[in-house]
Amino acid sequence: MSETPSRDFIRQIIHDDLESGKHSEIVTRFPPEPNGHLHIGHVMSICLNFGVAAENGGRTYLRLDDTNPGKESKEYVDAIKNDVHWLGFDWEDRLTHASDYFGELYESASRLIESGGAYVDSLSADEIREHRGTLTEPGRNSPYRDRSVEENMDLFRRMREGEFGDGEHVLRARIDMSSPNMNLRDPALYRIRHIEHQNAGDEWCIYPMYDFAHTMSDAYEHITHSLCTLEFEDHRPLYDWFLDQLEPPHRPRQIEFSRLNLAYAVTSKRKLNALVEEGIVSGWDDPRMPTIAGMRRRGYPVASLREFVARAGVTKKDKLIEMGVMENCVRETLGEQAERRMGVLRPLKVVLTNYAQDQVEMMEAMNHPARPELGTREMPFSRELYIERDDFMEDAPRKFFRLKPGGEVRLRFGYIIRCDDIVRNESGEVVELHCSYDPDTRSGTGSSDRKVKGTIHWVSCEHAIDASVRLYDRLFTVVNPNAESDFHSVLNAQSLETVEAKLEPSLGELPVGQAVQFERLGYFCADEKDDAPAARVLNRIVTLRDSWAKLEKQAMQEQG
RNA sequence: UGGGGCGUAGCCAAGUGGUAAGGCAUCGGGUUUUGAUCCCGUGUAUCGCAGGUUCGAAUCCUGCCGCCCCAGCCA
Repeated sequence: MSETPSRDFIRQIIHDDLESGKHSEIVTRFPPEPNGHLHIGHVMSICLNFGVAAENGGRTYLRLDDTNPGKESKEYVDAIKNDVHWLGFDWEDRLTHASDYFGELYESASRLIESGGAYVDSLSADEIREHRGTLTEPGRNSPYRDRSVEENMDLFRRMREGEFGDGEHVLRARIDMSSPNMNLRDPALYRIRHIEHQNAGDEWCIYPMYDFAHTMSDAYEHITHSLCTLEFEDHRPLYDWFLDQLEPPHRPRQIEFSRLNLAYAVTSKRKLNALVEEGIVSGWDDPRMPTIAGMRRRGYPVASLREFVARAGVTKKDKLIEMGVMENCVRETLGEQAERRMGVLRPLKVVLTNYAQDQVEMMEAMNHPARPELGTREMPFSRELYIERDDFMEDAPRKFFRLKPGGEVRLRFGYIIRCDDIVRNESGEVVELHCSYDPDTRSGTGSSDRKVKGTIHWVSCEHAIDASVRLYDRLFTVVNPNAESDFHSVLNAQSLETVEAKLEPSLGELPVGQAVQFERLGYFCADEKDDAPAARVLNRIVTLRDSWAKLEKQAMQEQG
């Protein structure tokens, strides 16, 4: 009866550590650098770090890894806090910065110097690179590698005092220039940067490097499990080296897992930034962006994002997850939550020739077919309506059970109508349909149980409200744009289409932040930036599954 | 051609010597006033390949192949 849920390897390690008594409390951290916006890959890390701690009654720090001033800024810090919060995670009083520990870090570095574990190098950056060797050749020791402890201490102190210019000296760990692991070839620990820091101000002109700052910050915060992505795997020997040398009272353990890649999307900071800078998208929060801000603005519910990363799993295998998995997660949560409405994206006018000129009937429509407690609303029905252009086809195949010449279709929550005439413009395009309705088929009256195969959505012309609706598609045309040398060649030119839609009147009050389903079309929400009461702007979050579109596509392919 | 990591169905993923879970997708079928939802059913997976150990291997051993990461005073 007690089926043991299969745990991912990290949760298994944590479970074992708790059971063996190695740890009595789990402490994790999510450590983004505030130099860019968070994206879907970070969602994975956030859910893992906060999730694993919460599941075990532990704690999680939100730590801004701000050791490289000049690249980092307060705006990013604020955006990151906002994003993590939106995802539903609470760091309580555990918002920290690597820069909060600059003092401790300086002390730790000094101790390292005293014990001979670090030295001040005065080679230039280029010279250091030359000395580093290559993947297959060992590096060479710097001529400054054997300075005395006293000299190193003096130099390091003076570096801090601001006596030297940027790049004049650097503090390096003294490990092994011939190590096959490049990270162990005397990595830099501190560099001189006469630049203001977004959090520490102008207190410092030397700043610690990632490996040192990150390891020690983990130790200072008593992090038990330091979870990071695979590319840091060969940094772990260095991580452990710092801990061995400095022997902090709490010893964290670094564990690596694979990043989550989303098909048809890029997540590298450089590429995301280029999309914004080059104006290919409207900003970091463009609804096509895989950033948290973008997905939020697009209308993806938090629950769907969490479900998505849960489905992706935690392993060490590189993964490229299909866009469909994300979309299905969104459909699942919205399908249950979102109220139903009607909207016509590409309107085609229909005149009901046998319907009284100024008659208006109020049709009762369910807000959710599976949740009657969500109630109903009324939709005005009149002689002139809009239907979806796609719901009419002149030369329809037999499988097309929507409106066709002489054919019948049910108007959802309305009447059954028959298409009698087609009105065309000078160039022959269909601009209007003349139809007749069957008065005995009013929805819900039960006066006629006549059935027709198709049901389509509609909106009353006179009562409809106008809206610009943005239809989004993937930003790239290839499944893994990350692998492309130049992503510009694989951009999807059709990733955004804006249509002027006609919506049922109740949509005039749709609040920003609330998603609705347009029946038969998909899920939509008001755009948090561009929507205005007088000029509604909606985003299509995701389409509904569309088996007709699939059939059409197959038919097209069969025809060649 | 140095080091580290990874290879189970289209995409994820369990499995840790006893004869391949599950999810998503796919493909059938049923219900349906959303071609949605829902419900049923559906997979010859050479467990990267080749050897070996064993009564028995996805699991252990050896060799090979493929993919990813590392030569920032970035993180």
